[in-house]
Amino acid sequence: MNSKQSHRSEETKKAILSAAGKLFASKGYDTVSMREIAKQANCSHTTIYLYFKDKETLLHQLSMPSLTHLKQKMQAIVQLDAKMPEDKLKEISNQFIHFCLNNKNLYTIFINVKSTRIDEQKPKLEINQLRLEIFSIMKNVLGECLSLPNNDQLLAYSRIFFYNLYGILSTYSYQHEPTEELLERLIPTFELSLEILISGFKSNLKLSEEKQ
Amino acid sequence: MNSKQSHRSEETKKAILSAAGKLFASKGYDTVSMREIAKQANCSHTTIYLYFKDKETLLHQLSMPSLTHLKQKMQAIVQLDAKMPEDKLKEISNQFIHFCLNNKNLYTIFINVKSTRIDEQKPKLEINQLRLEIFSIMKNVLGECLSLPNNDQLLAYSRIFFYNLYGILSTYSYQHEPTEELLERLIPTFELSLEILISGFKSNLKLSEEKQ
Amino acid sequence: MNSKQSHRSEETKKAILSAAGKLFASKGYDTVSMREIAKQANCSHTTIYLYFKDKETLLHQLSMPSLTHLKQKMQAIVQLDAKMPEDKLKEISNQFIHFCLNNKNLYTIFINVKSTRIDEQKPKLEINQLRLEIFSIMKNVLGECLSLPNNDQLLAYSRIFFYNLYGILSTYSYQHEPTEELLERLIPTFELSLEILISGFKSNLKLSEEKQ
Amino acid sequence: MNSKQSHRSEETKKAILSAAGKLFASKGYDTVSMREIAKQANCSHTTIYLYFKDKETLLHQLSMPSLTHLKQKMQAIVQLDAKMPEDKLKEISNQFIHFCLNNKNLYTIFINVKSTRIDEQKPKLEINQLRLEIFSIMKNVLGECLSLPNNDQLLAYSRIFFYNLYGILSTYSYQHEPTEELLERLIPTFELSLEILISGFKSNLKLSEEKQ
DNA sequence: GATGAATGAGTATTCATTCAT
DNA sequence: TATGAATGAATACTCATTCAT
Repeated sequence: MNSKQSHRSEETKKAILSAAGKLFASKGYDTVSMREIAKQANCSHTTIYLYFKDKETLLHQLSMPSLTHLKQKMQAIVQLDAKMPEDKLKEISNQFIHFCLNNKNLYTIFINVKSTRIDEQKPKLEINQLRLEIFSIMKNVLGECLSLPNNDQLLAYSRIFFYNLYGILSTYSYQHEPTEELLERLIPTFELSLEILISGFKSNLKLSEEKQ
Repeated sequence: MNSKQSHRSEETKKAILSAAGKLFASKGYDTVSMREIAKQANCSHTTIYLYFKDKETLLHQLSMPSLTHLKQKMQAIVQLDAKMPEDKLKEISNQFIHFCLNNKNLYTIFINVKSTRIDEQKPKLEINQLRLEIFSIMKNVLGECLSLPNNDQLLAYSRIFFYNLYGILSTYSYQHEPTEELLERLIPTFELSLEILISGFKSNLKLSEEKQ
Repeated sequence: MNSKQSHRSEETKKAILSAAGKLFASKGYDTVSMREIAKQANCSHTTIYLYFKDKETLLHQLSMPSLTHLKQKMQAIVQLDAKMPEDKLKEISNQFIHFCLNNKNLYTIFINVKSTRIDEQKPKLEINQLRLEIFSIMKNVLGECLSLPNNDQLLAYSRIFFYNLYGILSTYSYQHEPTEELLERLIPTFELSLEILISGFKSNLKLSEEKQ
Repeated sequence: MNSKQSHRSEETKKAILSAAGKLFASKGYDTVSMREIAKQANCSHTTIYLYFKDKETLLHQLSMPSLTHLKQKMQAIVQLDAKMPEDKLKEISNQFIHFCLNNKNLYTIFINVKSTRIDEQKPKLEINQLRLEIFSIMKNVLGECLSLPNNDQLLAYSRIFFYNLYGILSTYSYQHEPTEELLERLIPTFELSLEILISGFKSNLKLSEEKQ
């Protein structure tokens, strides 16, 4: 008796999340309207408010699980002792790129720290927390690669590392090409960029050691 | 007489472009309304439609001259024989970053190739042309730096070079911090990233030469 | 068994009434939503419709008992033989003011005879009945004060007496000040107004007697 | 050429004001929607925003002229030297009642001091100013009637005087009876109430003088 | 060449209410 | 008896655009 209803409810919620996910991803958070989402989810736009307090809340409920998932994947890779640091770095970066291209909407959230209003910023904080953690994971692996402790230099290097990733993403995430094809096309350049950065870091490191 | 009228008309058009330019730059394309532009340009909002079919068209017509200006500046730098290639690269990159942060709206156009509807894609093509030229300038200077001819390897390197720039831009262009402050904060990391990339390119180059 | 069920049902109904009463009183009829009432009453919002056709009906069913209570209180005061008529009048007026400020919503109902749609005006009639009874009680006490029989002159006087009360209420019932504070501030003026009215009535009475 | 357009514009503005006036008066500010007003005014709801920044602004632009008019009428009456103070008081009170019953919407504004948000309270302040001036006019005339200087006692008396007026208004302003009929019915009671209040004030004044 | 008037489509959100269970 | 799911209508307000002049 109850189960039928609650099943339906869950279906609706999923439909909404999936619709919102697709739309946000393809058109961007701001451009998508609640009515549009509702139409795509085959329900009334008021129904959305039954499940999500807000457009923003909807976006965040949409983001958190997949970001968490990404983080876990990354951590798993990091913990594989058999792997070389550079391979780990390559792989987690790959995961990151994959993820972002598959979740174009989230990627924007992920990068935009912007406009954090003071009041009721709880959900934003959670996301921010995740961002920092993911950033931290990559920074640590980069540290391993370069045998660098967690200092300012490592911080500067990982920022540059991230710029590279973001640059790739922001260049390609608006393309309408199917993600998998896109990735295939991207990967060689992307791997090359990793190698170049790492050797760049290494020479810069040597240089700065010599100076001291 | 005709000339007087057409002169006035030119003036109005310029006023609109200038107003739109300022507003788009400071507040972003989406946030600015046609009425706002009209007010700033000291004309009626309907007048805008006399000169520009669309808000979008206005944006595109607006982008062209300023991108052209940027291109010219870059070319001028390139032609200074006195300068070392690496310094040229640093300076034109600096120009580019400056320009993009000062024209946040254009930056998005510049990067987004997106959503090309079939009809009336002419202006988009023009912009694309400029993009390619600017990209080409940087590629050439990078070629000079690395003593590389215009081959696939240089292409790959310059893509990576661009990713770095885009990454910086996409990370910071949504921040509401005043541009000048932002730049001051950014420049050290930015210059560091250039050095790292260049030495990265160089080692990678050596490596690939050794392989052959 | 039936009794157990109907008992529970009674309880729910009471809970709803009590919740609605509190909320209407503190926030006003329009501002309170059915869901809010349901939450406060610990039931689903649909349950409310089991007992009350309408939000409006709920309000009316809610008004009756508390108005009845007010009436009973007033009657009790009237029947205290020890008290002087003027003191009785003062006290019942006080009760009335208290009640109305504490039930801002009911106060509006109480005063508004308005918009009587033809269908289903029964509850409104009941309220009207009560209004008249309360009005009648005050009129009678006023009659005692002035030693006037129940004639047209007394009717006119009591209308004026009521205007004074309504005037106070309509002036202050929209203020957001906490009721008790408000009352404290109001009472001196209110008591003064009673004295003035009564002596006004008395002189007017003398005057009209002289004329005859 | 211009005149035809500007004529049309003025017509539209008038239509909106008139529609809003009627609707606010009959149903109350909160209950009336912008779309409703637009329909009544035979224009699109967006057109309203061409002429009035806000629903609130619309209300205020609607109120100011008629309140100002009321004030002027009152002042004119006050300045008639031939009239006895009591007659002046009677007449300006009459004007006030007339006005309020004819502008049921404004009357509510006039009485409700409520919810003055800090930001952009300019229009409210103007109204408040007028309220105080009108109140002040009546207070002064009352002072003349009672030969009282402008002291606390006069203040208390005029408050009571106002309660009486408000009481009448709040009792009858929701009735759907046509205003003129209503007034005819009301006037005798209203005049009686004035007489009673004045003689009440006088005896109370004597009483308080004796005490000293 | 230029503009004021006007509008339809759109925004997020809230609410009282109904329906199926 | 009771309830979760669902919805249509409504809210104030904004915007790019068009039409008549």
